[in-house]
Amino acid sequence: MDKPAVSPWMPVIRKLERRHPLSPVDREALAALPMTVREVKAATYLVREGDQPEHCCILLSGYAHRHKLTKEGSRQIVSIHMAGDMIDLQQVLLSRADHNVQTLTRATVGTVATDCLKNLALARPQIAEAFWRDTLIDASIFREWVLNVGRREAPARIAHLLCEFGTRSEGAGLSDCGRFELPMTQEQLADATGMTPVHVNRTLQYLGAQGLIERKMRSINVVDWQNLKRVAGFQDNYLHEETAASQATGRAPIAQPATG
Amino acid sequence: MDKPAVSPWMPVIRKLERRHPLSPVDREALAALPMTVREVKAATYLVREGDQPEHCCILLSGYAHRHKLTKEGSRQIVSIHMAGDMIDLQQVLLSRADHNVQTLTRATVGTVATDCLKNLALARPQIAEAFWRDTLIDASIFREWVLNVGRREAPARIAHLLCEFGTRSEGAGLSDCGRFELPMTQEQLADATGMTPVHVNRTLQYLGAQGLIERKMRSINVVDWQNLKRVAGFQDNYLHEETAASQATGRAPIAQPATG
DNA sequence: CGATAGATTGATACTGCTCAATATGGGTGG
DNA sequence: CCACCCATATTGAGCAGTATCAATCTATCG
Repeated sequence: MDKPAVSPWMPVIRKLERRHPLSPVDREALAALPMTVREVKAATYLVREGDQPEHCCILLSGYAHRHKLTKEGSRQIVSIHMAGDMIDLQQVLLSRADHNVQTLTRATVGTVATDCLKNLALARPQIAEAFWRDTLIDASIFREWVLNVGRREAPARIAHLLCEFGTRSEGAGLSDCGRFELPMTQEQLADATGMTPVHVNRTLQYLGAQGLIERKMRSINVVDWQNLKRVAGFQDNYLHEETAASQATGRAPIAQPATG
Repeated sequence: MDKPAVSPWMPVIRKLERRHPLSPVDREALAALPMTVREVKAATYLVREGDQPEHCCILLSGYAHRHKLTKEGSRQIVSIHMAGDMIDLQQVLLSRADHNVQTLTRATVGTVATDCLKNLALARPQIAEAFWRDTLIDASIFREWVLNVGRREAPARIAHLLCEFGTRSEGAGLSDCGRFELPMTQEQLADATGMTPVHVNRTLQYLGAQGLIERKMRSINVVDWQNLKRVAGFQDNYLHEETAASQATGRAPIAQPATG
């Protein structure tokens, strides 16, 4: 029983519990799963399209992005991940990866056998529920991205990305009083917003000129959250951060026996 | 025990089982859930953003689309649904809807209390797994839509939408030997592809001129699947229709006891 | 102090948008 | 059965937002 003082599972458990509390038993069952931890460089592939991995990656520190490629080779980043994200939960039930995941920064990555996760989910309904909820929220974020890329103009797209990243960093306890560093090059921003790098550059300058953000080197600082959100048309409901909180405050999504 | 000869749950069960077989017990447990069935007109809202519904809609016949709106009022359709789709599975765990669902055609809609579904999932791991898998595949489709809208040009976007719809219709047993009617106006196509209706019109004409599709009235006929797929850059892996089949043929996503 | 990835700038081209008019077709009431 | 109506589809002309291409500049690192 060589259990380390601080389980590497902590960021994951914290994230799952932000949405819905786990029982101590479930928490321990999760933390007891064997996990291999390793450090990887920036730009390391964690998943490749077509893979049939028997292990599931978990991001313990650092950042990563998930992307797909067209046949012509254009890249579209479809999500950004940070500490605590179970990048690969879908490998538990879908055998073949339909996308790539690559680190944005140096990162600490945990690896768990998909079997272990699946068996745990089968054995513990609350864990299964937590995993399912996690997937549902990911799906909600993808929907918002479809909207972002499909129906917003360049400044709003970039602004929205910044708002989402900022909000999620905050939620994950990774931001320093609203201040955060976006670990993405302009080319990556372009791939995340369906733009070109050149246009990203000009759009960032525009947002700067509007007094919404400040940039020095490769770090972006949000100066005026209020107006950045306005420009982005950002509403955080789709992140579903409220779920746990609303239950705690009795905001009553409590179901009634309303069936016939 | 007044069980109807053909349960309204059939299309749902068929869809879930396309991905992974259910045990007879699970099948019956699902079919035993109380469901209210009703007919609705085209353009009926089944879910509205901000709703906290205690019931979950299931599409038993007809078509529907899921969409989001920007603050300025632009619409982005993020998915299309057909018979057998559990439109609202996310309401089981996420209290507040972050999008709208509206019928495209007249439709038959089943309604089930979210509680019933949740309790069933808690009680029956295989059902929970089936629901989770359904959500994972939906998420995969959303990712593909981000790519479609973000990184493909107009003809490819439309072509891709047609390919996806055709493939899914086929899978759901709704298409008549490759022939199908797409129940969408050009305006709706525009909202699904991040384009304008005018440009959709021109793009459809272009695809027609290329000999890929034929149109009469409001129905589209794919003439040349091969080349339509090529233009679309369509690869069906993201639909994960293979999962059940690959397991049946022993394509071995069978996990080994590879943990330490 | 080069080497190199990334950022920035300018000039130009083009895809797709806007606006506005016209056509079509299917349904409806008289 | 016809005239009308409405939503939808189609067309044209001009414009706008982004893309493309090609330099140049700037950090950062060995």
